[in-house]
Amino acid sequence: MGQPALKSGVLPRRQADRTAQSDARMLEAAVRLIVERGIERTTLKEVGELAGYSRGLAGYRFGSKGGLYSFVVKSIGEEWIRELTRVTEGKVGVEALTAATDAHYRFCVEAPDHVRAFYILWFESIGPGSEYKDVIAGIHRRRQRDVMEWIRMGIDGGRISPAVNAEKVARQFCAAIIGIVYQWLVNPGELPEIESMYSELKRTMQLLLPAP
Amino acid sequence: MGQPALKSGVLPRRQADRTAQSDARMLEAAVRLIVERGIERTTLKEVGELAGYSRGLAGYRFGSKGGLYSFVVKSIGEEWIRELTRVTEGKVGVEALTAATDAHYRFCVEAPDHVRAFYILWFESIGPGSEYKDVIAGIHRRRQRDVMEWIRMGIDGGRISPAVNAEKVARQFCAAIIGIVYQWLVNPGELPEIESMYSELKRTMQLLLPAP
DNA sequence: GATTACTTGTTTGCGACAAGCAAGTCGTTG
DNA sequence: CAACGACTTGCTTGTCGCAAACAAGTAATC
Repeated sequence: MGQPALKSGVLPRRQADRTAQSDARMLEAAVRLIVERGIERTTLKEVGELAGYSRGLAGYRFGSKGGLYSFVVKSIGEEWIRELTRVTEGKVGVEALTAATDAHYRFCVEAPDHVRAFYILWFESIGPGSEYKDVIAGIHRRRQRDVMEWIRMGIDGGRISPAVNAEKVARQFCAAIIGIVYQWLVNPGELPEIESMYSELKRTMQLLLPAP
Repeated sequence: MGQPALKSGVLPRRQADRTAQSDARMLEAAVRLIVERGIERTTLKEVGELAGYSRGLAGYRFGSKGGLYSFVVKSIGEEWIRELTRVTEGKVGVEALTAATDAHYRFCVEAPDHVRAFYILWFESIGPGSEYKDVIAGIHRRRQRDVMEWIRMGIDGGRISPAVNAEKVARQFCAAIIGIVYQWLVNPGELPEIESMYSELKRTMQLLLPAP
């Protein structure tokens, strides 16, 4: 089984499997090291070796430290996007915002290491000269656009007053999420307080997005 | 003039002046390099030389890169605290929050480089293993405490309904500020949008802190 | 003469990259 | 269809440049 069959259309598998596996193992290694040691103190050498390979593989595969971090951000970002689209499917307006907010909180609880690493990289990407700045900026823009669309569709569906400024509220919502995530990163132990912040955010959104 | 007078009580001046001056020049150099190149790419060597000294002075004075950044955060943090106490003196409740919000926006406009460097360091301090994490955490706690006090004093003074949860609203306010600052750092050009976010925040606070 | 501000020399460790090796892949031919 | 050989790919090892950290030195200040 698994012999070198196929000549085209389907890609060869065995080598591809190997890289997929080493990618996955290095992702886990990187997440763990980022959460434990931080971005600065994490070395490409350690990532390779913790994943069970040589000291050089991480550098070879991703080209640079920034390349590795890009990969981490993309991977976990996609993970989140899948979850988000699943949860908000078919929903609009306040309902969609509420579902997204709840999913975000759940994501923090269920995969804390992945989410922590993701946002540690996120916040670190702010300064100039960060290789994965664009990746983060793209995710951020996409998030803001999605929220705006939900609000607009809520307005069009007659469930939200046309008087609200969708763009402004979307910006405010995204900023609030960032703020909450910051609090969570700084005080990982205070989960109940974080949950209450998510609740407050939902309440505030209901205030800001009244029925017509 | 400026001879070695005084024997006690007043500190010696000439040497102290020298360090004060080199501190100040290195602070400016560090701010500039952080804003231009980012934290990672800023080197102690460049800081010393840009300040007009040798390649080694920054390392010698602050002990380590983290030590330099601690100094930067403390210096600009104190700058802000002075401004904040000046602006909110004698005010309580929504009035104090409004004044603080306005001052924060003004600070971003008037000393953008200092504030940018400050918050770039702030966000970078989140991950583990950051030497100035405690400094930032302290500022953050103090900020939250101040806000809570303003709200409590507003309640005691009969200008805010006793039904509001001062702690929760304070947390929410600080999170919102963080979120707004994030947006500003990422999109420096969109100042009008940032200003509108500050306005929205003030409006939201008025909604959340109603009169009794 | 002692302390202090600052400079210079040296070590160590990481990121980056080039060169190498072995396993895997694929076209071709008998 | 099996077996050979050319090529590709995944991974490892060797090396260089550079920055942080620190020790030892010099000259100004006290």
